[in-house]
Amino acid sequence: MTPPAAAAPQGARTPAGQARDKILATAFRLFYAQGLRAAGIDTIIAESGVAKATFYKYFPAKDDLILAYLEKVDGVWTGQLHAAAEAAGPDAADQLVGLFDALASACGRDGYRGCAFINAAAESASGTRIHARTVAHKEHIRTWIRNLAAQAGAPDPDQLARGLTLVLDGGLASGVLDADPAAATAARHTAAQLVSASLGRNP
Amino acid sequence: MTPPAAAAPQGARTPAGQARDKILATAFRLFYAQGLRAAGIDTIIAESGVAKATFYKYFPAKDDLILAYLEKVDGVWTGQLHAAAEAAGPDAADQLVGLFDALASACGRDGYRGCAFINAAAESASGTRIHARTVAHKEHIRTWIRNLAAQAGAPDPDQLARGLTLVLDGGLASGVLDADPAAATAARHTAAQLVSASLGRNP
DNA sequence: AAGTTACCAGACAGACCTGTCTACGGCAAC
DNA sequence: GTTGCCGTAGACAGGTCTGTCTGGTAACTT
Repeated sequence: MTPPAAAAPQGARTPAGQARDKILATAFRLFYAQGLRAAGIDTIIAESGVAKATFYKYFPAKDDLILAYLEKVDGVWTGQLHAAAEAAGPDAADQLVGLFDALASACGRDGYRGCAFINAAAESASGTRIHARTVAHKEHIRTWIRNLAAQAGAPDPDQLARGLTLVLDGGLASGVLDADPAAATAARHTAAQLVSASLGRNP
Repeated sequence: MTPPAAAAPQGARTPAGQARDKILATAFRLFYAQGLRAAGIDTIIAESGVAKATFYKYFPAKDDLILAYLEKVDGVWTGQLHAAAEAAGPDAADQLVGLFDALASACGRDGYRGCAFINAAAESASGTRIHARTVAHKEHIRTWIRNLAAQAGAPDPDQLARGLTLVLDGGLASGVLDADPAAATAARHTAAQLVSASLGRNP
């Protein structure tokens, strides 16, 4: 019955070093969709089409995989945020509002389930590496927004940045409940109000 | 060594019907501190000082306990929100800002770990009862805020309510990262800005 | 006094989860 | 060709989790 070769070779299949990428891609999908604890190692291994030993070679413990996942999410989300800001034009004030388009885009994507970092923090005890990585991520974002606010000439860039990150996090947090596009629209609108109020230009 | 009586009687100890309260109180503490999945039934039972059969009599499944926990959280948090709003005086506009004092209080409490509902939603798949309960909670809050906004004479109460809930959720979501009092202060300040801008009174 | 109710104590089953270990197949460099 | 390296396949151990079941005790009710 089973053909001895051709259909399913036994030995090495993935071109070396590529197994890690497959694992990480699967983990990205499953961790985000189901949560950190709900997605089991066995499932990730099975869906990656990878051997268990290979998995543990690249990621000695589940936490290592989670950290790699968060690193990847950081890169993706930060990139989308920067792209949305730059798409709004050269003016820093416009960029502060335009970055909220990334929220709307994310909200519209299939399988959207809010902020991976907030979700991760909800599942991890404070003091763990996972928790610390999340805090670092949020600080990076806020620092970036504060710089933009300073460029825009806000009298209190820190205050404006705090307000905007609050709105952004609120939009992301509500995303875990329902991917309501109205929330993203409202977030952009609210951000515009805050920027205007802060810069003294009343619309 | 062990005294046969007095210190640790064998049979019924809790005055009937009170076991449920003890279980729920323990669950409240553990679920919030550790998360829904991290807190195991066995631990909750052990820390409640209750028999396993008693537990399963009141809560046939873990989900039932989680739902009861969320119900309790809803009552507590809604109460704190209302109290903070009313403490701000009779004016609806003042109440819209004053309710954010509940956030500051929560933030200052020991063991604060953000919004129990957002954390719960992060751990539960969409479509589950837990997820639905969370969505319902957030809708209740927003409806209440919208009514306040309407009372305050906002031209677009829905928009203002969305903006304020965004800020509130942002403050709560960031609470799972670090209980930074500055976030709560900033949330109140931002809320005041939004209310002022919405009501046309520019400060 | 007898029965019912509400509780405690803990063994047990079955599933799942993480991480280790053995055994084997192809590929490239030496 | 032989020697490592990188990969597959899957058994296995040890732990934890949820949920069930048996047996026994105190108090309240009738």
